[in-house]
Amino acid sequence: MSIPMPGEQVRGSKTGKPIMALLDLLGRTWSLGIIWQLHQGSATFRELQQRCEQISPSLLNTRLKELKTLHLVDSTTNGYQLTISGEELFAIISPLGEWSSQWANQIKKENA
Amino acid sequence: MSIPMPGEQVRGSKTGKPIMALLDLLGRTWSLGIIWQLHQGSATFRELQQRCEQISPSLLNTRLKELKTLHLVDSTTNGYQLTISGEELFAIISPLGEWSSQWANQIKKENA
DNA sequence: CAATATCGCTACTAATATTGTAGCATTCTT
DNA sequence: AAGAATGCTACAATATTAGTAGCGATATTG
Repeated sequence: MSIPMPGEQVRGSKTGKPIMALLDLLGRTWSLGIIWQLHQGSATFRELQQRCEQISPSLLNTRLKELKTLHLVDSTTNGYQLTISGEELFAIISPLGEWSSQWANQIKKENA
Repeated sequence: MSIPMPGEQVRGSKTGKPIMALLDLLGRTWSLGIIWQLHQGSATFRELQQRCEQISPSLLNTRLKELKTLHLVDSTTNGYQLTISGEELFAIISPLGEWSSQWANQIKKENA
């Protein structure tokens, strides 16, 4: 799958709008999960694999390449870590953690 | 693909944590896009298909079923629309719109 | 310094998800 | 009543993800 560069056509959208590239990226399996986990702290390849509950190395590597190309993650002597942009992105989505708990309760209630 | 119910195992995670269910859901093709588009206003099935740049009806229907089951979207006489929870979720992710523009500029700059 | 272990990652196949097209049944429009 | 539009299903083609094995390189141990 090609990397969703803002400015170019991406999966599901021909407009080139940055938001569409971002939604394409985040809509790929494990993209959000990797960002979520890396915010816990930098990690080597195999550590990250474990944090992501045994994601397959091939997919992990594919996603890391995408995230590196898009400057959200980089690879240092300490392993992989979020870039400044990556942290900004995390900061935006971070309220999802708490929100998802309330949402879960509501679903339980409404289905009861 | 089974619907990622908070509290149950989901794709990529066995913990049952609500955030993992949410990340699974949002990590499916077009989930985020549908939420994004529906925030522009309610839409009939075919309208929504057009807003999502010709997403296939089979996938649109699959996603809508998931989103309805999880109480993020519902279907009214005016067509599909975000529920209160759906709007809350949109409110959290909505800063991604503006952020993605800056991000796009930065990528352009760093690759120049 | 040789043996062993760990690491980052690639290769490959099987399983699963998405796309794309056709079209059916039902409801609107005229 | 005939035609058009709508919501949606069916199904085959294609693309993505999961899962496993393991290679070459570096680090660790004896």
